[in-house]
Amino acid sequence: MKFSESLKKNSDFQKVYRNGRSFANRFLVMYVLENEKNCNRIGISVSKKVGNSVIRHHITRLIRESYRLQEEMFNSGLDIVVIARTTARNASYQEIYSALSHLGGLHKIFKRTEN
RNA sequence: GACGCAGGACAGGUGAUCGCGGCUGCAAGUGUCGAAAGACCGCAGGUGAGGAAAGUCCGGGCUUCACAGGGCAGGAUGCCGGUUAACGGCCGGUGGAGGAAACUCUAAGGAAAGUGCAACAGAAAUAUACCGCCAGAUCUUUCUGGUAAGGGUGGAAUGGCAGUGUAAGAGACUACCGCCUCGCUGGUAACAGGGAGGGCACAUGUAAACCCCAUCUGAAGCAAGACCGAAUAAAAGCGAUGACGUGGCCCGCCAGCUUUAGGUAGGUCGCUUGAGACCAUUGGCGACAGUGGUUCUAGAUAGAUGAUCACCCAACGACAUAACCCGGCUUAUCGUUCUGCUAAUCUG
RNA sequence: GGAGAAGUACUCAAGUGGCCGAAGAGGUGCCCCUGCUAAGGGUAUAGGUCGGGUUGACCGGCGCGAGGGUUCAAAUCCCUCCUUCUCCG
Repeated sequence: MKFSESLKKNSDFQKVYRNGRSFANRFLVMYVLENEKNCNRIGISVSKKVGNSVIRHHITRLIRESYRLQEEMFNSGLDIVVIARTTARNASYQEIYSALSHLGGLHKIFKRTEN
């Protein structure tokens, strides 16, 4: 991805959970925290309760693809953690895509489209 | 033909756009990091999950640790023979159970080496007479003795059944069956067939109770392990270096420099050419083994296969994502398709 | 990825082949105590589900995570699955 790298360390995740703001909808939960960097860092977390390995990987790919296509709309300098809820098991790509953009709107982290 | 039985193959395909992990090559900079080597960014090509990758139930390779040799304990396996690197797997056979058959299932050694346990019921559970039957005695309704044919209890009660016999009975005796012992024949063997004898003793069941017998077995696991190695803390050394104790020196101490061990963060290796795959052929009923040829086919490290559109098809596909690697087993699974076999029932 | 442990009524749980018809505690219902509650005391209860039944009792079958097996008999012994939890950098 052009402007982003992935969030890897467990301590980074804990920092975002403790200090970040969160919004949720039917399929996803999103935590956001500002970092003092030029790029965004995104972490995707899918619990074992959601399903087996195939389902979890598939959900991860859907979220990453949705983020990739909307990447240029996001502000930079953010640590984002996206958590899939149990209801996301049977969700299609379109549902995930709209859920992600809905949460981005709630966080008000989209760039002004007028510019 | 339906139904049934056994064995095997496939696991959506094609095209377009965007995107991801290794690998190979190119490009060469006005880009970023770096002293440099180089790394990142860029372009192109090629490549990229399964039949179970799953469960982790067995076995092996590999690695580290332990170890003079041997045994005990513990664990595993358990009809016989073969196969294999090895196995609890597989193949072929034997016995037993099921089915009309094709065929399927089978932890299937020893209970006459010893110990334990067998609730309740029942007179009695491994040793015994409750009722009954019979004989004798007798105070005439009790006692003594014999008896496992009958009743009742129980999962299990003196081998079964028919006869002889007897007071009543009893392998007490006889035939058949079962059991045990010893030869014979066939078979590598499990075992099968048939013969002679015993005369039922040990008396039932349980070894997925302890145990006996035979065979095997050191422990842990790639988060194993090997190498490199910041930072911090530690030790040793250095003296025309600096500050302080001090006005000066020895010395001390702090800083500085060098070295050492340690092995954390992190990195590299282990890591994919292997008991490999495919084809042909030879031996074998088969599992499998031999020979020859061809071929190289993921290697990530928060962890790569997805999204959209169009077409095909009855079907948006079912179950499911390698993590050191192999051989099995078990479990999950929408369907499509091929080969062989059976003949109870139904249809033609 | 690897190594282990556990599963019993609503909850916590005892039960290591047969008196299990599954102990005990909490919980629940009723009564006493109190002006009313809490606490305390007493007492009762289905202890799940299916079938039968005189619809109060009561009787029978299946039930200890699920399914098989061994045994006369299984919560207990053996095998295969499922779920939950713990440890290893």
